[in-house]
Amino acid sequence: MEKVNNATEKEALIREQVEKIGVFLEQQAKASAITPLAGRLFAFLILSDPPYQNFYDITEFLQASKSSISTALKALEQSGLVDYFTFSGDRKRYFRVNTKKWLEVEQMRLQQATIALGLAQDILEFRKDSKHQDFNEGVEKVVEFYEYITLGMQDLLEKWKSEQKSTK
Amino acid sequence: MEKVNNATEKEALIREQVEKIGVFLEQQAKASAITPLAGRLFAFLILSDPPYQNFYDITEFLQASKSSISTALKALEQSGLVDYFTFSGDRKRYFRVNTKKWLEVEQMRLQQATIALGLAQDILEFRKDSKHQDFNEGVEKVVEFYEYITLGMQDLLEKWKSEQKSTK
DNA sequence: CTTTTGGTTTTGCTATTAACGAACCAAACT
DNA sequence: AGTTTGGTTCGTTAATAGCAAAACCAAAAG
Repeated sequence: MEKVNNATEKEALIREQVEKIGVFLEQQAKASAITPLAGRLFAFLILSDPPYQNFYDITEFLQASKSSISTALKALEQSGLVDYFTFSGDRKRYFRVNTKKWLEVEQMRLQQATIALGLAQDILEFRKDSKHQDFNEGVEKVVEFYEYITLGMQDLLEKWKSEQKSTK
Repeated sequence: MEKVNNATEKEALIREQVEKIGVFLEQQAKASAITPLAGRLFAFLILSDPPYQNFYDITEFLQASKSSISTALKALEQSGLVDYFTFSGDRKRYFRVNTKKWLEVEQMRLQQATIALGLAQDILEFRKDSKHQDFNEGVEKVVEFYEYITLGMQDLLEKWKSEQKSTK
């Protein structure tokens, strides 16, 4: 009776963790949620000369509908990767890649490892009473690796930032 | 006439680059191609005690069909994250997370930045004759960032590896 | 005030994907 | 040989994603 309660309790705990880790892996896969068209749009803007293009030029180059371009632009604008400006006396918007935000977005992505570290630590904690310590050692190596990487990465990012400030 | 040829030639070049970068961003989004079920399967195996489970137990816990589990297992096996073994005198396979491969896969993922660096360098090279040097400077910052990070990362990885050897 | 321009929003279609059920198969047991 | 066990493979189906057509809208131009 006691045993059964413990077992179902344990299972509920596992289900909770499974959900959490499962969602993380699922998200990780989709990550930036960039569609094929948005990808090509970004590529077009980053390569084009001048590095800003209006709505019509974009539809022409990518041979896509207005609605699709509008949607793709909206997505890229929301992520900050793309913004626009206008010339006075010209109603058209000119869209361009915001290279500063691009940099920020990339920096953010590198922080992803921190989340993975947290999960790995949770896993190890979860397994601590298991008698399969050989397996746990494997998990521990992963935790150590993430620790090493996140710390090193944090360090790299800070150094780079301060380097930028001093040479500005 | 000359001008027209140059223009169309340039456009073809852009199309080529757009395709390349577009595909990269698209891939990056999908990355590991892990399905929701595969994610939960991995999570279950990494949390379960003992850290190996047979086919039936997996279907029971995840409440999924045999075919779905079989497919998810195949995907995880192909990536190397999961493998199996048998006990002699027991026909069932016991599936488990291969923590060593997990580590390797994570290390590989960190190398992704190298590809991005290559692309960013190509972009800068592609833009070198543009008169919009202010924009190009923004791209250059991104290139420098990737350079800094890939080098630092390479360094981190090597240090970690040699550290592992010495403490083994 | 009506028309045009430069987009956006809504709605619907199509292709892809995730998961399933059923049939199937090889190995082991009877 | 026939049956059971432990899966795999092959269509199908349901959900989702990506794109487009059409209707819409605000601001500027006529």
